[in-house]
Amino acid sequence: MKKPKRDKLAAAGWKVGDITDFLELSAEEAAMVEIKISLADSIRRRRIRRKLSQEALAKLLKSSQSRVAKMEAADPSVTIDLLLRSLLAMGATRRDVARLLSAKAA
Amino acid sequence: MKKPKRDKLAAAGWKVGDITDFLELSAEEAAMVEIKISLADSIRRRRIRRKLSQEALAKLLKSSQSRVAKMEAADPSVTIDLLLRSLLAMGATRRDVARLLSAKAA
DNA sequence: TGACATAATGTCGATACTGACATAAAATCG
DNA sequence: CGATTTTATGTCAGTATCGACATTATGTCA
Repeated sequence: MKKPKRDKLAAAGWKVGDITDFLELSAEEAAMVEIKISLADSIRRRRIRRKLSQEALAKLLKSSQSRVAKMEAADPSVTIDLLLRSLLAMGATRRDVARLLSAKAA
Repeated sequence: MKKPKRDKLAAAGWKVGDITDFLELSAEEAAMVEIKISLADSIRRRRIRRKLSQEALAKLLKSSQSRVAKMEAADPSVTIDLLLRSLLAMGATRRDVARLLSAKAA
């Protein structure tokens, strides 16, 4: 939003900062979710390729079946840190992750 | 570690599982730290390029100067989630992040 | 040099994420 | 179909991370 327009809206009583922030937050959060989904899908694909059950993978990761399920579902309670750490533990490299991110959709 | 050697060590009373796990965890954690540092550096570079103080950036991110300092220092108390979210909020794209990851060092 | 801006470090209460457990829902296979 | 395995969902106590604040260290400039 350009400054002149913003000033006008502000003068009209809009809480411009809040609105702008809201929109930016959405875009940024959307990107975060997209990234999460990409990582989550990659985990599932790698698990399937290795013919592991969620239970077996959980053991490998020293986690639990339910958390693996949530990882693969990109559940809000799962961080990107955990997804990344899991992928790396499954043998993915930095470069593999980079490829995931440059690829648009899953 | 190859299986025969592992069996020997196990027979000698080593807690092989623990050692192996420790080593694997190290490699994976090292990769995590590397990634963190790359993201942290990128944040600092972008901030400097925009001629922002940590304080100013903190305001933009709705965070605090001290946390920005910790982000740029890749402090253990900072998650990759936070670094990523911050980068995206500063206008970085998925692809930008991918490039950071495929590049070896900072 | 000293005054002032910027950055680093330590701490803390509030909140978010974790593995684990229980259980329900789906899938797989005779 | 039922039996068994696998996956999904809800919950929770323990821990990690968050923004904020206070303080210290490091510039920077006249």
